[in-house]
Amino acid sequence: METLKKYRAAGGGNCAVRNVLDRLGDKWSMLIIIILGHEGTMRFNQLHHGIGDISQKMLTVTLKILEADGLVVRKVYAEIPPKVEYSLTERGRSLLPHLEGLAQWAEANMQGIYASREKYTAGV
Amino acid sequence: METLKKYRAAGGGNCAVRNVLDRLGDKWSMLIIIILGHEGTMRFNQLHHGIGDISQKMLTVTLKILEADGLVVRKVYAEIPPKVEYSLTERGRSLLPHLEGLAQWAEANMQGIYASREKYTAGV
DNA sequence: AACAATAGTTACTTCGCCGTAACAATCGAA
DNA sequence: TTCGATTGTTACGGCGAAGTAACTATTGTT
Repeated sequence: METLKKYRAAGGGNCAVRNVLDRLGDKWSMLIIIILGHEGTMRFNQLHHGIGDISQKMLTVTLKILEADGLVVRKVYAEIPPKVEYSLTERGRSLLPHLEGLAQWAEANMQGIYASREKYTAGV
Repeated sequence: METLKKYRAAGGGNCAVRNVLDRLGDKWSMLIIIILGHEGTMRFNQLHHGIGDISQKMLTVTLKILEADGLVVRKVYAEIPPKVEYSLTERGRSLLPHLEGLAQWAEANMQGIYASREKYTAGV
């Protein structure tokens, strides 16, 4: 009961770990962190057009959250037209290997998972 | 542009990796996998009462999804009252270290993240 | 004078995750 | 015969995440 105890001691639903992980569970955070981790520094429209299927609104919202959590730095250049560059902070870079580990696991296992899903729905 | 190319080549929003990871991003999957990973085998009510703040419905739904993805095995005993045991599959166990890595990262960084959030909201 | 480029913001709407509460099935026990 | 134990299922509804489209701001360009 070690894990359960820890979880309940941490306040169950108010568990701080979950509070942190919940943010990463949204639709775009992980992808943006991984991309920024690989590309280094990117401008807003570079991310926007690069990802392609993210809306302008969700990109700003997600970047704002990542910035608030100290995972991404936003560097504004006082130019017209505007120029803003995004990159990972040290904290963001420390998260990167974990997300890549997850992504690699998903890539390695998605075949089997798809097979399981089909088998499961077929059996029901 | 390596990551972006891969992402777009994989179909952007239909990216298989994301399809797999989206499931883990829900409210309960990660927690259940981690708990099952530590406890080994648990019955339905053991999980239910243990977690405490999960509804009966969400526990069944989440377990069903994890079972469909081949991450959890469900073992039914032909008894009255019913007895069902849940445990991780080999695939589920292979995911465990990645989730624990994430959880440990979150635990190690939540202080700093909270500080960043406060600083950020104060600055706006 | 209108337009292009960049980086957003805002209002409106839709979608689906999740919670709540009641119900289902089955047998033994009081 | 009603209750309790265990593992669910179902109907209903709220709320927040996310999409769409229009609008803003600023300056140089045509």
